[in-house]
Amino acid sequence: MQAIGKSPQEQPNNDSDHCSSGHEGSFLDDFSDVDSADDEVITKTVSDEDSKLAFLRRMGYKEADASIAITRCGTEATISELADFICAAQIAKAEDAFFAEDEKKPKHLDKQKKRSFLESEVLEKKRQKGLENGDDEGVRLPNPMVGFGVPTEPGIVTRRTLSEAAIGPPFFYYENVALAPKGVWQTISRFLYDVEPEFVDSKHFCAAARKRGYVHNLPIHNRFPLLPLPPNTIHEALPLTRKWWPAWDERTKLNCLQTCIASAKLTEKIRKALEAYEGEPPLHVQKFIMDECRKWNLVWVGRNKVAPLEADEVEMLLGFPRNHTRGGGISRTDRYKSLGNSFQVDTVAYHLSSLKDLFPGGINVLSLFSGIGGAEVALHRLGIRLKNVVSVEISNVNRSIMSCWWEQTNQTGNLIHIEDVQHLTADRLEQLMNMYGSFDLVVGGSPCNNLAGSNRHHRDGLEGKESSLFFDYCRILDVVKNLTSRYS
DNA sequence: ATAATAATGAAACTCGCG
DNA sequence: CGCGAGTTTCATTATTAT
Repeated sequence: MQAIGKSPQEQPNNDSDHCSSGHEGSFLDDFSDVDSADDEVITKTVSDEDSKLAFLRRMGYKEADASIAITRCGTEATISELADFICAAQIAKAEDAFFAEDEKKPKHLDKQKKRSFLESEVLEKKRQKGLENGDDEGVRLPNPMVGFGVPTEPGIVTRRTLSEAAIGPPFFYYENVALAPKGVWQTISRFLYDVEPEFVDSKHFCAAARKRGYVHNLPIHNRFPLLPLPPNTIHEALPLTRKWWPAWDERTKLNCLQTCIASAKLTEKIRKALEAYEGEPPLHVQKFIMDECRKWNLVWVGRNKVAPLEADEVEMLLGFPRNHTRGGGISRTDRYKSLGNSFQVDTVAYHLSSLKDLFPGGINVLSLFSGIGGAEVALHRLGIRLKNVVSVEISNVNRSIMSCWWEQTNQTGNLIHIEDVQHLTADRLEQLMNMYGSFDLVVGGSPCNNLAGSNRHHRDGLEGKESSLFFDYCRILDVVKNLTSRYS
């Protein structure tokens, strides 16, 4: 409860108004010497500034505090930097109050002191940001990316100490892309009780890569994989491609399965390029083709013929049952999209497997950003009974996919749909918990739209339009945690 | 209207070398 | 250690087809 406890909602209470009114002038005065004062930059970032302001407001900060932070840190500052600044300002405020009562300093000296304190805070942040390949505090990706262990290498780490605030109930499991912009995982970790993320590449579970970070408070000893083990190489997963696979294509694993597939134009271009030669093409042609094959996950389906994966194949590689996303009115395009946004079931199941012994009678699940139900499928395949599942998912085709699966697997529990996480208020949560009992697991991966490397247009980090829903995950988890501790 | 198609780089990582 | 080359990435938007 550290991170959240320190956070917005409860924080500004103590000393918010003398923060805003009293010293506003001095903050504004200081602005002149902050960084660049380019006219262009300022006009260009006005809307950006507005959105950040709105965002900080949504996080629960007072408008005045948020406004000061933006003015002081500059419009280039990230949300997390701004949040840090507000915290620092409040600490400084408290210290000021302390000193003011303790010793009787002249007022201007007080100001001076605070200014330098805040200055150093800002400089510290800038310094951390400036350090490219970070050092001490930076979250580093493990190499190989196997987290606390994978089935082939179990028990890399068997013990870890969680902060008091992180320990359940409920258990929680949060997921997002590992290769997010810098600073994102620090923020995610800080908001989730400072739990160290477990970074895992699903290529250690199946035939396709999927680099993801998982923040959870689950036990990490005695995990076990789903059986049967899924195909581990491209050849095992797609045996028909072997016949056409050229020796100079040395791939054994596919790259990350995404939401879009290659164009027909590209596969035709590759075919034409190959048909110009008998036998092996020259190296520069091989290079071109391999680059495209890796970029678009193309596989060999005939002589000189490559093709993108079929949706069925993506489904299988991600560990979903056959036809899980097929039919029911979903378009082919949307099917790729839903699959591309989903969990790799075997990976997630391995992490969740430690729950099986703990809940022999089944569990209640709060599933946020459920998508096509990767978490539910994983739990089901682990043989963990789903008693009550409250599933929050904005897309109606995804909700319908989940409903169909629920029916087809003859679930004995209840499935409750909610459309929007933003409508899942504390009152509604209390109501649900009174009706169905407390939640044993809060699971979900919030939108990666604004974090993912493939996004050319709006890769603007956690404060992005969709990715900021991460903070709703935090909010909801916090409410569930508080309600749970109250009733047990 | 809805669905399919195609065009659109950059940030941040890894690795090897001097 | 720093540097540069090489590699990977849960996508958005505009346009065309159905």
